Amino acid sequence: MHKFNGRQYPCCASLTMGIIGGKWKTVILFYLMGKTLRYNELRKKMPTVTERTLSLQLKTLEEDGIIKRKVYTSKPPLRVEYSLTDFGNTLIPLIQSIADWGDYVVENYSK
Amino acid sequence: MHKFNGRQYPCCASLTMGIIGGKWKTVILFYLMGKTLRYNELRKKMPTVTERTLSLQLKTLEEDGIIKRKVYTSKPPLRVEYSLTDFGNTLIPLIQSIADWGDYVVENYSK
DNA sequence: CGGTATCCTCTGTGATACTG
DNA sequence: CAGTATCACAGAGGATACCG
Repeated sequence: MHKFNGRQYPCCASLTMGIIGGKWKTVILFYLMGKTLRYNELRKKMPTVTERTLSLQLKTLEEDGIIKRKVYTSKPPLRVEYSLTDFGNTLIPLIQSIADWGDYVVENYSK
Repeated sequence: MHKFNGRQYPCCASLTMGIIGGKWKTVILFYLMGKTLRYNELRKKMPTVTERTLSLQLKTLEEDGIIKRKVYTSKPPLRVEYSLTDFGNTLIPLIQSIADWGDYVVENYSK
């Protein structure tokens, strides 16, 4: 039994899925790999997610220390940038593998 | 937009998660890597999942062509063995990466 | 621009009992 | 042994409107 951020997981694989699982988190991380994006830029890349859900997922990822949120208030309009933390960067090879396997399926098994 | 088994995904990463996502699928696949296990052997390795859920998840994985189900009816008691298909075997490096990252988190960030 | 508030639906999962 | 049937529920996610 493993613990992370107060949650318990029966297996190392389920811990990973508890952090990056769900319908949207890997997609967010996929777009944030090696990049910094504003809220609206993320929205444009993920047109089928609702604002509410995107917002909630970003918050969860931030709470888990995977991404960081930087607010620029110097002058309006408001500007918020999201990027991976050092901890989040350790996920890059994994996210890449997830995306690669998806591509592989699309090319060879899509129907 | 990508398709697999009649389902649609907006991103290659979400396609992967659509197939192996959820609370239990990666755990099942983790235990089936390179092995063949009977239903009850899986249950013993995953004591916190209910029979119903395990059964449903196995069925979904079978429908997606990730695992195969082999029934031995020769003589009672009934014997059902689960193992990865060739397609499922292409997931092994990914499942291993997922488990490895989970281990890494447990060792370095567990709290 | 970058969200929240409110309300709602639906899927995944659980508990328990039962079966070929 | 290897499930299925039935019931129940929480929480993930969606729709829409509104806000600082």
